[in-house]
Amino acid sequence: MTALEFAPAPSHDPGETDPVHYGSLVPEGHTIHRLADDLADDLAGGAVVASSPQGRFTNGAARLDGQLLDRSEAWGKHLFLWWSSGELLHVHLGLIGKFRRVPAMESASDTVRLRLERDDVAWQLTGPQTCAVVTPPDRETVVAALGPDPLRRGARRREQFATSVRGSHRPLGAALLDQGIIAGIGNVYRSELLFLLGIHPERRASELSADDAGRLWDVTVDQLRRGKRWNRIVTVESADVGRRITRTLPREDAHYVYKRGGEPCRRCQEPIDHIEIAGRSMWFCPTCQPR
DNA sequence: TACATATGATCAT
DNA sequence: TGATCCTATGTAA
Repeated sequence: MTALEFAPAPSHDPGETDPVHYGSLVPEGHTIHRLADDLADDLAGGAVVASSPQGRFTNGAARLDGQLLDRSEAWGKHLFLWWSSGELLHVHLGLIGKFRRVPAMESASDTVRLRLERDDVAWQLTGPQTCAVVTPPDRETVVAALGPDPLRRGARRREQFATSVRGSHRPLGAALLDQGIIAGIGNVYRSELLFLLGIHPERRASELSADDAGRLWDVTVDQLRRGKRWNRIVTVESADVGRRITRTLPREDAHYVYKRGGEPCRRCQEPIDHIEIAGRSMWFCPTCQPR
């Protein structure tokens, strides 16, 4: 078993396990929320040994070394770890960052920016876009720039999202990637969500009815919760893939449209179409998502 | 060995 | 819009 395949913490993994996916995913919001829970489970309650095998975070690691982890929090794609010193660790994984759980026995490669160890478990951070020791006001600044996070509690988030997205004149495909409108959506979910809603990605966000915006929020909450629970993105329903959905569903069967250009729509058999929006690829069904 | 690619975001032009 | 940062993987040469 390699580091990549180290099994997830059982408390958040009630069903079947698919260890291969654990820690191997490029993150959207669901990954970060899952990570926040798993880190707290493993690291809270005792002194944490922090180091920077790569050497690019030596000073930061020294400030965390020996501290207790008070709590762990996700805000969109941002991760904040609160330490007993009152300082915070701010992590953003970006495109290629990974935070992997490995047995403490396992030594770190020289690409590991930060290693957090307690008892027999270590968490190793590689390739992050952001890894910094910050203060609560710094966190406030980051959070203030974010729209509502579908995985966080709070009154009026649904309405806040509806108002905010309907105030945008950009294509919906672009608005969904805007972390200031909704925090945590990435390139997979933006295609999948619009398929689930039957909305063409080029439709202007401002043309969305209040009801549709509310529905979009509800579906997003539902999907991200599922993503967090399974620690992977699976948007399809059993009826549309002709088999029971389990944690071990092959990746190519897990989505309706993402990266399925030219393949038949799982609902109407028409070929899935491809388009570039906000500089990145999107996929959609021209029949199920009329313009 | 080399290159392309990736579920992100920022900064320069 | 394009260049850039960071890492790991799969495919091509």
